[in-house]
Amino acid sequence: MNIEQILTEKAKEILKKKYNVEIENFEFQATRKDFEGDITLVVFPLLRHIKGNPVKIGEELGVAFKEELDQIKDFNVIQGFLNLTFEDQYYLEFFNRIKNEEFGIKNITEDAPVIMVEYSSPNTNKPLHLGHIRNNLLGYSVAEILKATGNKVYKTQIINDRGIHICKSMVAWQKFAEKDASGNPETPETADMKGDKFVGKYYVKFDVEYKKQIAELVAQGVSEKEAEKQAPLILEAQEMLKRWEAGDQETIDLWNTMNSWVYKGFEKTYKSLGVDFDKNYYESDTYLLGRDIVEKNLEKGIFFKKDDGSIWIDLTEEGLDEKLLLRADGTAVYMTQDLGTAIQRVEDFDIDGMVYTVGNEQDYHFKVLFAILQKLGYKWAENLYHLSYGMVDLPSGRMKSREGTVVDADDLMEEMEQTAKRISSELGKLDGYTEKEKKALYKTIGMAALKYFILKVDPRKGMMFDPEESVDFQGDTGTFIQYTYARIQSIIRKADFDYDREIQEYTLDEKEKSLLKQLEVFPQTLELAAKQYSPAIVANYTYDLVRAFNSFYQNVSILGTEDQQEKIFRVQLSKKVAEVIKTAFGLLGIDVPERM
RNA sequence: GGUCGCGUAGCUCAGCUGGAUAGAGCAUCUGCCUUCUAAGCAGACGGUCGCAGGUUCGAAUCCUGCCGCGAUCACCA
Repeated sequence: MNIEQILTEKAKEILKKKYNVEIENFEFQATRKDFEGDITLVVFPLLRHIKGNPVKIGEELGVAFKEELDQIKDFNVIQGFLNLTFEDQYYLEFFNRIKNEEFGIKNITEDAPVIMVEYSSPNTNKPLHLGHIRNNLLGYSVAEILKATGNKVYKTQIINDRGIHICKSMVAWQKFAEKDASGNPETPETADMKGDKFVGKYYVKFDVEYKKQIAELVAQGVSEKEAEKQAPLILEAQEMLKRWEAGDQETIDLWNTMNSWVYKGFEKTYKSLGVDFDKNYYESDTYLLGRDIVEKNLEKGIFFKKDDGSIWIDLTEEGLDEKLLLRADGTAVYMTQDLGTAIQRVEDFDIDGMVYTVGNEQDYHFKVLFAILQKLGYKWAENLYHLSYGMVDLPSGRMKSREGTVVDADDLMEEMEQTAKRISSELGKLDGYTEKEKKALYKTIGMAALKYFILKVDPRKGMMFDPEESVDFQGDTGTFIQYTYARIQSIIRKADFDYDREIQEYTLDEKEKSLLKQLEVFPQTLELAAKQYSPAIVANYTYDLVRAFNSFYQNVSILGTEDQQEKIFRVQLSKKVAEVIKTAFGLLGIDVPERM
C-alpha cells in the first residue's frame, strides 16, 4: 500500500467515526513549495458530504493523522488545504526499498498485453527529413515506454514501396542517369551517394523534366490541366506502373534494385537515429489486402453497394461520412489497404492493440479506420490508438520539398555532431580520450540535444524548429541532463570507500528530501506517460530530477563531508539518481556518457 | 462552409483527472570556480493564460459564443 492509500484509509475511518459519512475519494497533491509539508489533502471537496468549516475539518484530520500514523511528523492547515509533513524515516525506507532494484521498470509477464507500434513508414522515393525524425523518435520512445510499463511490444514500419511515385524515379533513372565511359549508368556506389539520396535525386529530376514538358505543351496552347496528363514522362511512368502491376520481370528487377538502394540508405539513417523495427511490412505485399474483408462483410450488410458498383460504408451514425472502400472497377483505396493490413498484423502477431504514429493531418483517416474496424466487431479494435503528432514548422513556415525547405535527417544529425564537437573542444575536458572515443562522444551529445529537443514537447502539438539557431546545449536540454549524469559518474569513480551499507537513521537535508520526492514519483510518471503515449512526460520528469540533483550537488558536499553516514547516503543517492536518468533517457532513446 | 486541433513571459515550451501567489529554459542583468565536472548553482527582470460570457467555494484547465492560426473534408497515399 502506498502512502496515499494509507492516508485515504485513515481519512475514511476518521470521517466515518466523526461525521458518519462514507467518502471514497480524497484529493491529494504534492505540497507546493511555498508551504510547509510534503503532501496536501484538499479539504474543499469534502464539503459536499460534510457541512462544516474546511479549516476545522482539516485540523481534525491533521491531528488524527499525526497521532495515529507513524509516517506523519507534522501538519498545518491553510485555508482548505491540509499539509502533511512526513517523517524522514518514511523517505529513508522508500530509498532503501528501491536502492538495489531496477526502479520504475515493470516486468513483462507471460500474459502481458501485446501491442504493435507502427512508426516511420517512409516512401521509397524521398530521403528522410525532420518530420520523419519526430515521427521516428516518438514511435520508438512510445514503444519503449510501453515496454517499461509491462506490455509486450512489436515495432513495425510499413514501407510505401509501390505506386506512381516510385515509377517516376525509375523512369527518370532509366532516361537521365549519367553514364560512365563504357556507357553504364551511375549507381549509388559509382556516384558515392547514399542510396535514398540517389533515388531521391532522380525523383526530383523527374519532376524538373516533367515540368519542362508541361511548359512546352502549354506554350503550344494546351491547357495546363491537359498538359499535366499528356506530358510524355507521366505517360511513361503510368506505363511503368502498369507493367509493374502485370508483373513484368524487367520492371520488377529495376524496382527491386532501386528499392534496395533506398533501403540501404534508410538503414543507415535509422542506425544513426538509434531506432529499429521488429518487422517490416511492404505495401507491395499489402496493397491487395482488405478486399476479401470488404466483400465478406458486404453480405452481412455492414457495407453497401452503390449503383455504379462501388462499395461504401455508412458512418453517419458515428458522426462521420460515408466512406468509399472499393472503386466501381473493384480496386482498393488507401483505407481498404489499411483495413487489410491491420487484420493481417493481428493474424501475424496475435496482438491486442496497435499504435499508429502518423501526423495529425491524418486524424480523419484514422477515425474512420478505427470506426470501421470496431463496426466489424474485432475485439482488438477497442485498443487502437492514433499517435497523432503535430507538424514540425520552420520559421519560414511549413517544410516544403518543392521549395527546398526540407531539413534533411542525415544533414541535421551531422550538424548536431559538429556543434557538439565545437563546444566540447572549447571546454576541453576530454584529456585522455582517443579520437575515436571523442567522435563517439560528440555523436552521443549531439543526438541527445536533438532528440531531447524534439521529445520534450507534447507530441500532439505542433512545434517550431529553427535550423539557424542550432539546438541549445544549455538549460532545459539533453546535454544538461547528460552532463549531470557524467558528473555523478565522476563522483562514483572517486568514491573509493565502501558505501554499500544501508543507512537506517538519518536526518534529511532539504535538498536530499526534494530529490527523494522526485525519485518517488518516477513509476507513476512512467504510467502516465504510457497512458498518454507521451515521451514528453518522461523528458520533463528527467529535467526536474536533474535540476533537483544539481541544486543538491552545488549546495551540499558529497565526498567532502566529514560525517560518514552522510557521505554514504549521498553517494548512494547520487548513484540512484544517475540510474534513473539512464533509465529515463533509455526510454527516450538517448544515451548517456560516462564523461563529457 | 462542416469537422478536428491549437492560442500561456520578447522567443521556445511545462502546467496531471478544476485547487493555494501560473512555472522552466533561452535572451537581458547581478553574484558564485585555490574544495566532488561552471555544459553548473543562487538571484533579478519579464504574464489582462486570445476575447467575452457561463458552471463552481475555486477556472489557464470544464461549457457556450466570438477572434486568430493550422489541418482536414479525394474513386491520392
